[in-house]
Amino acid sequence: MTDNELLAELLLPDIKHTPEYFEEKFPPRELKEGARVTRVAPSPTGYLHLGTLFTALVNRICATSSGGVFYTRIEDTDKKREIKGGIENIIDGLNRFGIEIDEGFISGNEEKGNYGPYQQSHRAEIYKTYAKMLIKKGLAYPCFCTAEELEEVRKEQEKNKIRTGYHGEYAKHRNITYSEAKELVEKGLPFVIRLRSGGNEENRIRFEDAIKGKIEMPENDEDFVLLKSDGIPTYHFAHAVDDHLMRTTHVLRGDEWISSVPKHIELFKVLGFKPPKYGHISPIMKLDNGSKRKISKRKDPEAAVHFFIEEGYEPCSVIEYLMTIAASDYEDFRRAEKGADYRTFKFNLKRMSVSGALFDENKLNDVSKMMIAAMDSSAVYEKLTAWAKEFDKEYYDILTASPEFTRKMLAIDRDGAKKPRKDIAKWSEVKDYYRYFFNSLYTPSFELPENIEKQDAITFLSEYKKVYDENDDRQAWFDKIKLICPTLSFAAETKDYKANPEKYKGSAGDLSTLLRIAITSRRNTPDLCSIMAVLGRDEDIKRIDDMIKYLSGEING
RNA sequence: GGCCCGGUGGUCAAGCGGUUAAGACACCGCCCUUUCACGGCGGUAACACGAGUUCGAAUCUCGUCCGGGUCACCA
Repeated sequence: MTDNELLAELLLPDIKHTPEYFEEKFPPRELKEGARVTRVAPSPTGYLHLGTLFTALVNRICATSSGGVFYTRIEDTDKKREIKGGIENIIDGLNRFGIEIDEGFISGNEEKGNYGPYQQSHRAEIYKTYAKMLIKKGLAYPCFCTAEELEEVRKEQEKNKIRTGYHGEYAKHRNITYSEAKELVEKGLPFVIRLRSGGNEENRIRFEDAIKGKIEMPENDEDFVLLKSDGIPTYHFAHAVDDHLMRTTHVLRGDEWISSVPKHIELFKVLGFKPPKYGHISPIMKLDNGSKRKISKRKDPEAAVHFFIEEGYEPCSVIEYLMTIAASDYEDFRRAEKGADYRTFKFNLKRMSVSGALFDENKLNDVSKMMIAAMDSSAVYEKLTAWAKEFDKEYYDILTASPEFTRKMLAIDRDGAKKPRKDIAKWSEVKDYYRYFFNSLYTPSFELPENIEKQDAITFLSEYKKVYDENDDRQAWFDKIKLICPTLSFAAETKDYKANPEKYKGSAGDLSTLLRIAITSRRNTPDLCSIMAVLGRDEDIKRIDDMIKYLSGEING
């Protein structure tokens, strides 16, 4: 045995397999030409982050539009940061947003597919097998430095303005001999396995990023860690081994990884793997004190995708919005194919933004209103009540106390409307928006339009009350308002008013506003005639009376 | 600080050497209208700056400035 072989046995004595074993166990996938294999590889350190959802979506659509495979892999190599239920949080989140998972973790405790396990903590043997191979070949070695030692070296380097890191002459153990290592191991000293880098900082490496285009960087020359002292791989090593063995074709990940590409390229080379195509996704940003920054878990509630659920955004709205950020030609697709499933969109990585987009709530709202406007009242009823059940129990009880009433309310300007209202962006705003439908939520607050005097208002309301008929259709309903106009010097026809504004106090529109205020305390609502029909005669009359009383009281009191 | 990447209206974003510099959101106005909406039409508003190259630059080159990312036994 050579010294390297002895070293490998010394360091990883329990590893019996060779890389060939795994190569055979996980053969190349049989997919049609051009099919892409992508993945999202979250670490279970918390809730599902907006950025993770975005990355998953991009990987998903990229696989879908090429007829490929999208899988999930759990990167739980940092047990310190791991949280209980972390896997569920993320996978359930993806499921909730309709991201279909072909392979890997499909729920918190279920995985499927032939390339598993899909959880790094369960792949220790695989990583060690490859690490052992590297050691045998002299491409990796043990390092016994303590955190303190490394810290000292780093300080020294900083002081001398030398590039920090474990490289060149600073790679203390790079030339360790078998006997030296044996002695330290036998003393029980913990060690990590480092790559013996063959790179040179003076050399440049070039690669074509599928999103960002040509990139050039100095070659890696750092003897970075492959296996941590607990035997668990670092991200870099796990990435190379896993993405090769799982036969990933495209690694689309956050662009914070771009600076590690030289490391990854070197790893694939020494391991004898064909590197995947890389695509680095720009982060979603947020405006903070006038400057852009990556949306952050700690500071921004909207970083957690759960925030959107709580707010009552439909998952499909969030996805739709994310798609507009993901592909600059997505909105063209949407205009051309109004009702089409976003999955049929022909996604092209080249159409992704190279710099990070600011999260735009206005745009999300707009997209969301469009999605909800496309639903019929029963869909809206289902989704609204499901949301309320989870996040606003009081409202849920109100909504479901009389489902028929609620459905009628939601059907206004929606069912059968050629152009449904685009007024609801998220479920949490419905309660206030439709407050006047429920007496338990509604407190009238009357405010007269500027151009209507109190006495006129009282006269109008009183007159209207006399002629109001709950069975009137829209035409008849409005005619009655118009009929009262002349007696108050209001124009029945908008055209007349516009032609001679000085002749009138206002138009039928203004009196309609007054009626609207009497009924709803708002100046804009869906079709008033329908609202009054849903509320019913008794309630309508009562509300009109209330306003009359209120106005009289003001005059007399 | 080193290394990467990027700067087109308030936001997203087309553009690839010759354009009146698209479009979407937001904002404003008008029109339509039987109220409120929807919709239609229109408007305000941009090539970070400075040098080059060129007949011609938002597009190519260099520099400056600004922004972002990254420099762990974290991912």
